[in-house]
This record gives sequence, structure tokens and C-alpha cells, in this order.
Amino acid sequence: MDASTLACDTPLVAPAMSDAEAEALAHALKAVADPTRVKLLHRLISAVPDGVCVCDLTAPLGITQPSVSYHLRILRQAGLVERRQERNFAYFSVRGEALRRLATLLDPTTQEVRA
Amino acid sequence: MDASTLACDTPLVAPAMSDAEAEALAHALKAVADPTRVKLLHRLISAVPDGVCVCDLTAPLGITQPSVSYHLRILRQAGLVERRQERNFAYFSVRGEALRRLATLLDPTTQEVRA
DNA sequence: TCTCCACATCGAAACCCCTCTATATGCAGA
DNA sequence: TCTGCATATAGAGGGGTTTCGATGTGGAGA
Repeated sequence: MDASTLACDTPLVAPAMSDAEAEALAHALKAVADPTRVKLLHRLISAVPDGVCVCDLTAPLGITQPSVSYHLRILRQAGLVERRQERNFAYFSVRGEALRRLATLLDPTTQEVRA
Repeated sequence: MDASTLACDTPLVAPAMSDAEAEALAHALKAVADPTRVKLLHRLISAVPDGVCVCDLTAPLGITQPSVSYHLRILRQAGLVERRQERNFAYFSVRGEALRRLATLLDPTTQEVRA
């Protein structure tokens, strides 16, 4: 912990990232860094834009309905998916802009391909 | 768990992602999904390309040297950074291509900006 | 060879995450 | 209002992560 005793001379050119920035980015990445949530996102990405209801996500993922709800909540709190209620069904869909923002934060040398 | 009792009719158009694919992507993302490792990567990205030695990463991150080594090992096992030994110093640098690949996997509508 | 320095690894403690079952909530039809 | 269905939440159990101090390893100078 005592930096004054260290004798390295590698130049540090750029300003450091703030704790808040680092934690925000890590928190967003954690939302995606789970096999089940990767599969969930993939399904939502490659589905109709209206969204997919929870009951159609439970069986193919091989986990219980409460677990699916848990993961969808994580993704929603991270702003990556959005929820639409219709009758007593809940339809989830991807927020593409959020995913894109995360990708460019991860590597700033990438950016969106124009249609 | 009993899908036959469900009465939803949302069409599932695309093929599912395999367990192996999902776990590989989640594993790579987990390597970045930590505030300390985000800061480490940021420092390595915005440093001289020759790399930064461990002793110059310990103090500014406010954690002990073993913890820095631990996080660098995680990043190295994920293929995101590489290590170069010189005398008794270890210099770490970013593997930009790996970060880029991860970013485009996260969102396929992004791609590298040409120089 | 002896010692010092930079870094890696070990083992333990504290904490967080993901899963399940059980239960609650809320909508809608009978 | 009563019942049934879709989804959310609560609580517990098991396992993985991150941190630390202590120790190991390997290069380089005295």
C-alpha cells in the first residue's frame, strides 16, 4: 500500500477513471455477464419487436418461472430491456440503443453501422 | 416447469443460442464486469502501448498487489490483456482485437471504425 | 552465495449471486 | 365474489468472487 517505496517509472499519461464511472460500467456489464441473461437477450433480439411474454421464455431456458422473472428484472434495472403489460401477460423487448451504448463503452473504436 | 399447460402464443422465430455459446460470451463479459478490472483496462488502454508494470497499478487503484495480480490474471485468462516480462518487471497491455470482438458480440450492429 | 525486489500464489474470511419452493399480486371471466 | 392464470416477490440454500496477509519464486546486484 506504500507507493513511495516503489521504484517503477512507467509513465501514466491519461487521467484515471472515476470510481463512479467504473462502477456504473461494471454494473451494466454484470447485467449481461450471465449465461441465462445472454440467452434471454439473444431470444429477445431475434424475436418480433413487440416483445416476448414470460411464459414463452420459461420452458426453452430450462429454468423456473421465478428465475426468469429474476433475470428479466436484472436486465430491466440495467435499462437493457423494457416491459409492456397486456391483459395479464408481460411482454419484454430489447432496448437496442442501450446495448449499443454498452458496446461502444466497452470499446470506443467501434460504433454503430448505419442502415 | 410444465410447458404444456402454458397457453401463450408469442411466435419464436429464431433458433436458440447454444449453452456453450452463451457460457463463453458470459464468461468473457464477466472478466470485464468488475469495477477494479474496468479501471485496470481503462488504464491499460490509455497508456503507452509497451504496457504498464504492476507496481504502477497497485497504488492508484487503492488495492494490494496480490489483488492487482488476481485481477490481471482474470483479464489474461479471458484473453483481454497480455503479459511481457522484462528483468523482474511484468508489463501488461491490452489486446485491442479481443475487446473489439467482445463489443461486436455484445451488439452486432456495431463494428470497428477504420482509421 | 546472500539479499533484495517485483510479482505470483495460497488459504481464509466476508460478501454477493443464482437457483429453488412457497406465497403474494393483479387481471379477467364465470 | 370466486376461481384460475400469468407474473412478481420472499426466503433459504449452495456456490462462486473478491479481498486480505502470508508465503513462494525467480531475476539481479553485492
